[in-house]
Amino acid sequence: MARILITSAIPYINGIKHLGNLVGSQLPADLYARYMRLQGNEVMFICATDEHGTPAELAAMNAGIPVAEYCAEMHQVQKRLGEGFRLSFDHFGRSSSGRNHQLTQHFAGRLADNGLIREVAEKQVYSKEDGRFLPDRYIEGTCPACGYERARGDQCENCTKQLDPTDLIDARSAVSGSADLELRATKHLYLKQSAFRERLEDWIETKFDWPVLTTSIAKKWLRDGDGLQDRGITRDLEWGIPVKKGVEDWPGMEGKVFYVWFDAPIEYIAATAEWADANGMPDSEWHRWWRTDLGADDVRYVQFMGKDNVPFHTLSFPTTILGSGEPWKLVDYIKSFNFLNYDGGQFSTSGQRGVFMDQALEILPPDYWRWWLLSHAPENSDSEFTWENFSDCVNKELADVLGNFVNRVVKFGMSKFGATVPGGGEWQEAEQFCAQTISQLVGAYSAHLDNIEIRKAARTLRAIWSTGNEYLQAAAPWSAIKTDPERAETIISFSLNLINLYGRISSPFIPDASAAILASMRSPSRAWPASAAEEMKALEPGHAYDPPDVLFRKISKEEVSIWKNEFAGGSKPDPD
RNA sequence: GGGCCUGUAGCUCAAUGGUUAGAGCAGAGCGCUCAUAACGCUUUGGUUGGGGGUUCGAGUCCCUCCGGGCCUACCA
Repeated sequence: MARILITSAIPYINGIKHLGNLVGSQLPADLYARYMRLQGNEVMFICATDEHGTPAELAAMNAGIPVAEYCAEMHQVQKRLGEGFRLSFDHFGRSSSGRNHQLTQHFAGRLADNGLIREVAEKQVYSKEDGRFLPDRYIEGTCPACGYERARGDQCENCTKQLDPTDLIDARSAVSGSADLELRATKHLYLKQSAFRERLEDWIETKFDWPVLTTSIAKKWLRDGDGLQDRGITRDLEWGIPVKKGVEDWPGMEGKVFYVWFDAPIEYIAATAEWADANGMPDSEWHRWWRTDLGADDVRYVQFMGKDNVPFHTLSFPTTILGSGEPWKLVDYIKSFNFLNYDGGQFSTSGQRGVFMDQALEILPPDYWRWWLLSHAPENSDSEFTWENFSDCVNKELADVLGNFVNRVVKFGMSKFGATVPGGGEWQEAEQFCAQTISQLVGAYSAHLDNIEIRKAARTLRAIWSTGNEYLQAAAPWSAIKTDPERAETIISFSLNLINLYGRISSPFIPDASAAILASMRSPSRAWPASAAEEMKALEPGHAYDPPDVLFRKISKEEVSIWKNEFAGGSKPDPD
């Protein structure tokens, strides 16, 4: 038994996430957590909401409520949606928690003590009407290169030219539209990532088994131009973690908060502490996951995230961890994902284009989405959601291959032998062959899951389901029952055990259907099968079961056409 | 501009430099009748984006061109 620490990139508090966000971190992390638990490992699966930063403040302002209140509400919404998708977090924390305040300030203090923080005086755009400093992309104006009138302060979307906010003609606040802007002096703390360039590079170089996506992004940042740059870790905002050196004030930094990307990864640790607090446990319980001097030396730590988060997890956060000089657990494996597109374009939050987590659950149960999203996880390149592909996969793979197999076996068994597993005789060639095939496939499935090769695992699981139909067709109990009832008993007994096995191994992908199968089979165990062949005899003759309802309904062509239209969204471009 | 990823059957995707490039879906044919008209078997379908090169051998490595995507450090 191993100990596995799993974190999913923490979703930003600003609004409900779309299916692309879901499949980029939380869902695959859940798949892995569920599998590792089934294997009998001790798992700590952590996620949280990422609550700080300018967009949160603006969203609260638009909603007309205080930002703390806004975040508390949205946290509850995201938590409920996570539960709706059966994300099995051990704790779903908040980056605004007291624990994270404490830890973030602690890390900053340690980094300062170790000479890894420097102060930088700079000038930034301040909007008098908004009463706030504006990040570059929140300043709009006319592009000096192409004349596009809605260019942003960091880049012109029209001609892709990199810009500085001062380059813009007729610059104005993207928040209020006010042109009353000025360059105002301010001071910020920078994390000296550059001091860790070599050490990080040596570390990344040893990770030959990480996805190319992860290492290539990290190397690009390490080697591009003058190499890894120092990064500002404070902001002039109201909402956030006040800048402190441990528990001490930080002279000159009054009124400032830490940058969201400094405190967000620390929340992985803080959320584990929140978990201990919520369960009335002492600190030693979360220390044993995070402190290698306090029991975490045998922990394997795996992170899941979209590609946009890779630099922070391969460079900034490791600098924070290593720079602290304390024995915190460093990540062992980073699984990163490309993006999911929607029907020929991008998902768009502002344009409401695509399917969002709340909408998805309103129209279909979570297993349907989990199955499609995971079996199409954008592991090697961006992938694309289309309603046709989605409904084809659900109808064929879930309803026909798996659902119908369960249904045909149970209906036949019920009508001939009642709601108990029949006896029958010895296995014949068909059973031997099927058991052997299943055994091989389960081995391959397990190996894919160990390696976090999600699409391959899904494909293999599908083959395992399909093997049941092949077996049943060859064994043909509906013929045997007429001449050799005992033979029919053997076949149904074997098939019911196959169903039971499916319930056991499918749960990482489709937890609800798996639970329904296991409940109806009154399955004696939920653990991962030690031997697939032995497993085929787990339900003994005379074992009673309850016929399950139809596991998956089909999606009609009419629904596809309705939904396709409903979720097409407007034409508004997405600033995200 | 720079970097990385990507382009394989109508669609979604596989193929440590090594037989004749494979699966699933869709299409076609046959079979079966237990089942959500479900299942099984067989089968059609390819100049691996174009061109050049290295090699005994290239989907795979190199160069170049074309298309798609992401990142490019003050969104997160």
